[in-house]
Amino acid sequence: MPDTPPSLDPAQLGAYFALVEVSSLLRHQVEQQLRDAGDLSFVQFQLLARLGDSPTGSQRMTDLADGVVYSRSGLTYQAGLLEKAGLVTRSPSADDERSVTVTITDAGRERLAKVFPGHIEVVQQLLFEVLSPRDVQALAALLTPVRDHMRSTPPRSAAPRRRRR
Amino acid sequence: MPDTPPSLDPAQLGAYFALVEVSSLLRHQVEQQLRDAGDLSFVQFQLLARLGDSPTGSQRMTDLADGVVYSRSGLTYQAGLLEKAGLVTRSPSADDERSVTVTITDAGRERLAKVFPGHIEVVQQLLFEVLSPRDVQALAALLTPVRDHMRSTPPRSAAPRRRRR
DNA sequence: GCTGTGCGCTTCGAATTCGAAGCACTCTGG
DNA sequence: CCAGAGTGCTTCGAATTCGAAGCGCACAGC
Repeated sequence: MPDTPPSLDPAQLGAYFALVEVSSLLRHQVEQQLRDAGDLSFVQFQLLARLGDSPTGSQRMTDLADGVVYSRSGLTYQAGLLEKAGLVTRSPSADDERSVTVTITDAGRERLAKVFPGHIEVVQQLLFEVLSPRDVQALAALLTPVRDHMRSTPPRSAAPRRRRR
Repeated sequence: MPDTPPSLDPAQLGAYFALVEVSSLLRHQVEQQLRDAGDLSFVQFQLLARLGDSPTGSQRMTDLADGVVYSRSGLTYQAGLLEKAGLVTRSPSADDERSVTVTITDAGRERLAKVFPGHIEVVQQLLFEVLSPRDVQALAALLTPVRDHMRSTPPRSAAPRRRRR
């Protein structure tokens, strides 16, 4: 007899679709705002934000790529753009000669500061306008374990490298 | 005195970041599965799913674009691909000569049926593995109003057309 | 120390994406 | 009925995205 076809009940479907829709709509609006306010794409913003959050202001390429869920080649491209714009610096890592350390510059922090208020405002209006503080707590409490679960399974955004012949 | 700088408390920030991360990770995995199982991109899957859900199996281009939060030109491209693959049909609308009606074909429904179980499985494992039925209810209850709120503000995914000179 | 495997990043080519502009049709007001 | 404005879609060009392949360093094991 066949496996039970994996299936989602209506509530699950509803939650799933709502999640997809909400994140698409949110991302779309946020893209707009970042573009207008500071000529940044969402990925670029995420990269700067992560670097700005980091105690050292630096991260390895790979860790950035995994952090924002981006392909490595895509990250190379974006890092190049950010570097050309002077928002970021790339330098070979001290300990591992293969690896590249990306560091946010003062200009990068300024840009971040410039777009941040508007960014927050958009998120505030779209997402938190209709959520009470308790709702927010609940949402975070629901999504955080999910994120951890998703992060735990395949740590790398890239598939395990195919075995060489 | 200056406006209160719009700001998010830590709980809000946490919820926001978790949402972004969860949807990125989920989408990434789902893309993989759809590609492997049925050679569909996520957008294409969404389009077929929406058409399949529709009572008539048809939708206008614009409504599809808004539904999946996609640019109109992007939708034209994707509709072209789906049509070339025989999963979808495009025809001028009866009532409005400008508009194009997209209809899912039997092959489209088959493709949908082919990838769906695996799709569900991925979502199940990544998203619902760690959520109790009550959690799912709560998540849907939180996100649905948010979606409605986001949908209500700017109905169109495209910015209002710039005034013609 | 040497060799083979694996990792970190970049380069390359192909596919996708978007906004601006263009075309055709619809609708409103005079 | 006609002009003007708006809507629906496509075309066009430029920018982004990804995976596959390539390069060099790191780190076993012998």
